[in-house]
Amino acid sequence: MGKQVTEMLKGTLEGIVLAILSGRRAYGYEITAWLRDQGFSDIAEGTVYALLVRIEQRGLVDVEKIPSDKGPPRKVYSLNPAGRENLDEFWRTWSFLTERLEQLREGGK
Amino acid sequence: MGKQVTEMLKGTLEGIVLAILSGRRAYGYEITAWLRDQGFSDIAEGTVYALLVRIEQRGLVDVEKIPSDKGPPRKVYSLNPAGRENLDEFWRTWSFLTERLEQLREGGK
DNA sequence: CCTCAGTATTCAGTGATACTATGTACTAGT
DNA sequence: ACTAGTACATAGTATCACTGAATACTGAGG
Repeated sequence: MGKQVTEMLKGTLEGIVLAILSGRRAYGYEITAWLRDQGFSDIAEGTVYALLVRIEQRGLVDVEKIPSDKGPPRKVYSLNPAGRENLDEFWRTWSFLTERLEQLREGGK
Repeated sequence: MGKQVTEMLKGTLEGIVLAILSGRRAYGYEITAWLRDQGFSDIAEGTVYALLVRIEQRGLVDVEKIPSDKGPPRKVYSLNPAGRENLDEFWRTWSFLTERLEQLREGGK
């Protein structure tokens, strides 16, 4: 990807991960793979793990350690009520931004 | 606003300013005022000026110093071809992000 | 004349976030 | 034993927006 995406992801990636977790529980490796699949071609694994640690410490997710038949145990994350509220707030902020930018895009033509 | 917007603005604010400048030339104070008008309630002045210095150094804008009848001279910025190309690239990146997020929003309901 | 409000720019220091690069650990297949 | 794939963790770096303050110019009111 480019440096531009990198900067634009700041603040957004957290929302993306929360949104993923709102649909189903998931673990880090899985989330990283999914993101790559979606075209976020070079999101570093470290980035996702660091982010997961952050949102866990802020109490937005519940964690369960589940043994895997392939490699070390997985840390499975699921969104809790606090996380759900945070996600709602994220969507509100996102909507605000998109509206402003859509206006700008129209006007700039 | 909140900390959430602050982080989400990273990488986006630059595009916003470029988009503004694609419509008309403008100077820092004016841009800040416009942003506040649009609901970016507490964007710090320092932020905009720092951003303008950055995009000037990267050669995306042309600058002209114009005396003001009210206060010190204004630095009026206008988008040059390199800036216009950068703006196009910004819109492409932005579209990519919005598409992914729109999908997630649908799926998460 | 002097101070204050409004206009306009600049800069040093801080905090949050994503990236790079590397290391650890577990399992299965050769 | 070695390798590849799975899975997690972390130290160090860069970028970007914010805070807070300083500087500079003009016109109005006391």
